[in-house]
Amino acid sequence: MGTRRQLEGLPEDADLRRADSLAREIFSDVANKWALLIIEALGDRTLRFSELRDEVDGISHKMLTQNLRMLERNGLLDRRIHPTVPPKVEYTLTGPGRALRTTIDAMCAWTHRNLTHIEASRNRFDT
Amino acid sequence: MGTRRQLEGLPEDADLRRADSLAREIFSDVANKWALLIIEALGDRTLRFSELRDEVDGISHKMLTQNLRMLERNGLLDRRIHPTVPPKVEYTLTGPGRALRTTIDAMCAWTHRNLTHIEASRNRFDT
DNA sequence: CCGGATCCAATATGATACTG
DNA sequence: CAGTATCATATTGGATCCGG
Repeated sequence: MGTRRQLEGLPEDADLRRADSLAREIFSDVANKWALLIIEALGDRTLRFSELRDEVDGISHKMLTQNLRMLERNGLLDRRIHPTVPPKVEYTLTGPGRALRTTIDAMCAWTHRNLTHIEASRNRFDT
Repeated sequence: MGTRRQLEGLPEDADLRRADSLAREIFSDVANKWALLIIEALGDRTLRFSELRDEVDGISHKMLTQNLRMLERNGLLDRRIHPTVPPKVEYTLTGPGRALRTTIDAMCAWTHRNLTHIEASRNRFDT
């Protein structure tokens, strides 16, 4: 493991640092309320922009487009434009997107399993 | 399932709505970069405030306290104050906190598994 | 219908100074 | 050392208008 590293300088360290900062960047993109809710809402369906806006409760036009662009850029969803009039744009999770969704599912399940514990803790704390 | 509901009015619906809005609230608290990174950094260790600040790369004093308070309020971590001088405060994940951590672990693993796919997708998109 | 651009308000965040 | 308070700044988010 350390051999090549010693011969060639510090390329492995540099690679690791680059990978880490990239991982952190991706994490910062993905680990936000709207992105996670969008992925969860999409599931394994194919939805139009307006359908997504209806599904994700409380999201604004702007946040939806912004996050959809970001998720598309990161390859988590496909954006398919139908050249009709009026235009029709459909979104579908990609393989990696669906994989991430299963972890979000786990998070949602966790939330529901712990609703009462959390509510109780909040009441205790707020006094 | 619908019987009691019809007899008593709509209590189950009301309960469900309340549970949903609570779930959403909790999700909004937890699904943010700093909260997730703090939980992940803590793992099953017990760390002091200053140790956590060192572990969570780039977090500010303020964001750390703010998120620690929030996580404590939601019962995801314990805050133990040692009445010494200088003061010493230690943080540990609770049961629910540790359970949530396993889902965050999955998310981190996903990130690393998909680094190259995502980087490639980004490069494609940015042209 | 989709989504970009703009303007404006609200909020998040960082730096700093101060207290027990 | 841990935490609060304050202020300045940056970022987010919402409303709205316009163009393809």
